[in-house]
Parts: sequence; C-alpha cells; structure tokens
Amino acid sequence: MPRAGLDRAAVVGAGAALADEVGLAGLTMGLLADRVGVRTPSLYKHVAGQDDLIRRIAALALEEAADAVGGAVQGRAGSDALAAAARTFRAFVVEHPGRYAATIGQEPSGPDDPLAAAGVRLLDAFTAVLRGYEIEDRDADHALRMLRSLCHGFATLEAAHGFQWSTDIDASFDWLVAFADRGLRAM
Amino acid sequence: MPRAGLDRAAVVGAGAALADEVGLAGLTMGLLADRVGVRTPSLYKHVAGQDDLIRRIAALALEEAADAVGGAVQGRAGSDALAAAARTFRAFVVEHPGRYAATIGQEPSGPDDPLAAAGVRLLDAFTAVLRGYEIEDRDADHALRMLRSLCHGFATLEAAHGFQWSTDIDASFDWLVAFADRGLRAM
DNA sequence: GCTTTTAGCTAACTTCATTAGCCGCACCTG
DNA sequence: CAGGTGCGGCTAATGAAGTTAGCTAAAAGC
Repeated sequence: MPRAGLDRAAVVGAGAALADEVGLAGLTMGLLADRVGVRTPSLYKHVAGQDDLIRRIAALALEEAADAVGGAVQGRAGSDALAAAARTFRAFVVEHPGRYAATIGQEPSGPDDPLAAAGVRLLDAFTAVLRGYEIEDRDADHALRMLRSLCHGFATLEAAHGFQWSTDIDASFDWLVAFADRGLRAM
Repeated sequence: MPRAGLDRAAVVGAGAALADEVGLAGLTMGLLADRVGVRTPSLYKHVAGQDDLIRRIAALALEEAADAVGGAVQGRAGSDALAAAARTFRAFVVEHPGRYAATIGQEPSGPDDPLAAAGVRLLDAFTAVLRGYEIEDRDADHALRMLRSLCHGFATLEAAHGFQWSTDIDASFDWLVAFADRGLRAM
C-alpha cells in the first residue's frame, strides 16, 4: 500500500475545508479520513484527536483571518481602513463558516499557544484601524471590543442564516460600518 | 416502579438548565436522563430526539429572552430603554449560555414554528426600543440588525470567555451601549 | 544493504443516540 | 369496585463515531 504522504498541515487544512463544506458539527473523523484517502485511525498519527484537530483548525482560521484583514488594511487609513477591515472579516467568516466556528469557545492554553498568537494578530489588525481615529487611550479597549462585537455578531448571524426577512444584507452591513465610522469620528 | 411524572416541558426545562451548566456540547441524553431520574430511552416519550430537544430548548430560550427584554423595556423610552434592553439581553446570555447557544444555527421550519414566533417577539422588543429614536423608515431594519449584531456579538464573546485581557467587561459594555445611543440619537 | 523510524492498516473497545418491544401504573368507564 | 386501556417507564439491541493497541511495510538514515 503506497503511502498517502500526509502531514499535519495537510490533515488540518483538509479538515478546515471539510468543516466549511459540511459545517463544524458535521466534521467527523471518518469523513475527513475518506477525504484525505486514508483509514480513520491513521489520522491519529497527525493529530491527537478531534479536539486537537478542531483547535488546530481554529488556529489556522485565525491566522488566515489575521492575514486577510491585515492585508486589507495595508495602505489605508480612517474610514477606508475600517470599511476594508470589516468587509474582509465578514467575507472571510461567510466564506469559511466551518473553520471560523472552530474558533468560538477555544481558550488559549498558555501564552505561547499559537492560537493565542493568531488571535492577537487579528486583534492587532483592528487596533491598527482604530489608530486612524482620534480615540483617547482610556477608550481604546472599549472601542476595539465594540468593533469586534459588531463584526463577530453580524458575520456569525449571517453565516447561521440568522437574518430572516428580506432587507438586503450587504446594504445592512455597509450601513452598520458607516454607523460605526460616524460614531468613532465623533469622539 | 413509581412514575417520574415527567412531561415535555419538564424535560426541555431540565435540558436547558443542564446545557447552562455543562455547555451545549456536553448535553447528552444520558446525562439528562440521570438528571430527571429516568433511563435514557424514556426521554424519547417526550422529545423526538436530541435535535428536537435542542430545538425546543432554543425556543424556550428565545421566549425567556423575549420576556426578559420586553419586560425591561416596559415603561422606558429612548436611551433608558436601550440600556435596559441591552443589559437585560446580555445578562440573559451570560447567565444562560447553554440554552442561548442552542438558538444559534436553528432555521425555523415554517411560519407557525414556535421558534420563529419567539424570535420575532425578541426582535419586536428591540424594535420597540428603536421607536424611541428618530430613525427614518429605510434605516429601521439596518439599525435593528446593528443592535442585534452588537448585543449578540458581545454577549456570545463574553459567554465564550473571548475577552482576554484585563479591561473591565462591564465598563466596555456600558461604553458600547452609550456609543450606540449617541449614534442613534445623531440620526 | 541493513537498521530504524514511522505512516498506514486491521481489530477491538467505549460512549452515545436511537429503536423495538415489553410491562405495569393510573385513570376511566360500567 | 372490577376491568379495560393508554401511556410512561423499562431492558435489550443496533449503529455510528471517537479512540486505542498492536502489526506491517514503506521510507529515511547509517
């Protein structure tokens, strides 16, 4: 039997892709094994178990999100940067609902946990956006949490099809970003 | 064998309480059966299965949240109503993380689904809050979604221990409510 | 070429959700 | 008050999913 040539990154990447397709709850070790062309127990040579797999998918998702948002903010400032960051984040969550769902409820185990590092990088991208507004130091953390709650809340509700009725969702998001922008500029 | 005197409401209520204690992912049919003093298969006399159970827990959670927020808004208007609604909602989610988590990702099956009715009631409570501001009709849906995203995002992040560093979480929430209030009053 | 490492496999175990089928308590009627 | 009936509880069994143990053979290193 020829070896499949798997490694940890390949398993985690395939797991993330599968989670996006079938939902995080539908991500099963057997399904993932099929996908990568291997029997289920072989996966345990690369990840410690399902919890470990999901944790690594979460770290991957945070890294990708941080890269995307960080890249979108490059060369922009103020309202432009805010809009780019928010739209990029929302697009990432909606296009990758499974891997983003993996990030929810993960507690970083320690300071050198890659999960924590990736989370900090993502927050840093939003912090950079806020530097384009005149915000007092004592408000900075609050403003960051506001922005995060807004983006996280909207994107997760949208990904879960939580917006029922007919008003255009893109229009709502643009409205919401403009609302935040006006509020931040008025400080 | 003496009958336990269960009914559907008792099973769903105990399931919701258990979900709050051990997390939605830890809610198992066996654990719930133990809790209500019955063997696992007996639960199936009251709910169709785990999916049905979680769906009913979600409906219960939305009803309770709608009652709580609706009650908090009674007799208040404007900024007062907004603060009361937001704080009540956040408190509900943080105190009942398991049952609120059950609501995420539930698609109402039809127009007479009690889940949909409860969801509408909760949204109505927030709609009532927005009536205290001078918002044009074409902005109403967007403002409602903004409020919902903000409250949902903050509360779920807090319930998942998503706010890492030390700044006071209560202070952040008050700040965030005041931010939304200023923005809505400035429209 | 020989040894060592290690990715993959089969077989087996455990936990859970779920179904089938039985049994007796509680009510309800005559 | 006796008999019937329905419903809530039970035991036993099935199937899916995660996980572990132990074997084998392919790759990598000497």
